[in-house]
Amino acid sequence: MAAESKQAQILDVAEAIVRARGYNAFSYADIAKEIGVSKASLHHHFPAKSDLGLQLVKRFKAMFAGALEQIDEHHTSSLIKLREYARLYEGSLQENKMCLCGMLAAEHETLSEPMQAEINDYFDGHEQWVAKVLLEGKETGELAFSGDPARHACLVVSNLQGALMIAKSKRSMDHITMVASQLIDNYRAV
Amino acid sequence: MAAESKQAQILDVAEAIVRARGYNAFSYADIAKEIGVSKASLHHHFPAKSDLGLQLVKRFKAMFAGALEQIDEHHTSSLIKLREYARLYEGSLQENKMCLCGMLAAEHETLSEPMQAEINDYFDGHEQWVAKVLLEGKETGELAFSGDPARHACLVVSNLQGALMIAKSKRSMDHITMVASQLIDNYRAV
DNA sequence: GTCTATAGGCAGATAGAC
DNA sequence: GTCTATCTGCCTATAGAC
Repeated sequence: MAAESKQAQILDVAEAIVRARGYNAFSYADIAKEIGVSKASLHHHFPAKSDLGLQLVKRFKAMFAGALEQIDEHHTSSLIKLREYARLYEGSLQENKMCLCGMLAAEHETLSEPMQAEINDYFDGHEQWVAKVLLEGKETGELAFSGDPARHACLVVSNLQGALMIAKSKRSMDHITMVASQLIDNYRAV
Repeated sequence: MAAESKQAQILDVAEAIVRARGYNAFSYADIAKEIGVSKASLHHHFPAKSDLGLQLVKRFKAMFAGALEQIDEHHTSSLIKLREYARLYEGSLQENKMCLCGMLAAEHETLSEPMQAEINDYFDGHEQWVAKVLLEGKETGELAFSGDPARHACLVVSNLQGALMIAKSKRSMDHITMVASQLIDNYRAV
């Protein structure tokens, strides 16, 4: 396994804390303690907390974009693509973590302008990807729904984010699994 | 108009801040400044921040329970009940505010155990109410869906909470309106 | 119930040695 | 790149006078 850069290591720890507790409930001291380094050292890599936060979102966006590409490469069925998409959220809850951007969306007003912009862009990207999958599925007859795919895409993304948030509160895998399967069932052509 | 008690006044201001910025991004100083009173005075009414937080959730739950009762009293149509329910979320966004418990759900891990319990109870109550409406609607033939009403109720609540969160980030009334109307359309019998 | 004053701690951030 | 030491400011909370 390749040695991980210090920057990546810091981002890993920070991401885990933010996804569990939120941006406003973590400090450099938390990261320093976790990876055994001084707070000052962290400031060398990320001068301000907002710098760290911005890199956190950018990395998460890139990671998720990669995951969506993987889905596109490995599957042709629109129904399975949707299921794989939902599975990403279920995987998140298995670690008892929110989606990074879902968590940050709640705290949106308290974040720097660049972070706010990246978060909004993240959701736009998701909605576009889901809209594309829905449209494909409708054209092949695999999926069935009435109305604009873009509208339904917003619904799908909102639904999974909300379900993840509530499921995490309840610490209930059942909740997210149930909502995700019911949601996708609604789009399956009979 | 009846004079409002100091306690209620404090809760009003606190609720507004939490719904906008989150529990971990507000302080007694914020409230003190807003209503022109000292921090120490606030501690007289609510000794600890967690006391204030708990009262905040309890009051919000009661308020929402009242709103659901109002819907039950004034409407018989299940479809309209669902629409009125969704309208509560749209009203929230008009003030650019999250649902209090939606916001706190994101920060769930950082909260006191009593607050956590109240929040989970809040969501259970919503899901039960929506499940009841869905079941009624199915029996009268006004609503149509396949599967367990309780499952769909979880989906509806998750969907609206997630949509509210994302719409608030985007500052887009369109987003919540679109998702809410599409969601309810999915349950309307043709 | 309200205030001033203050405790004690932690936050984000910087200086400067190694 | 890492450290220790430190700054400044805000946090929650309390003591005690009025």
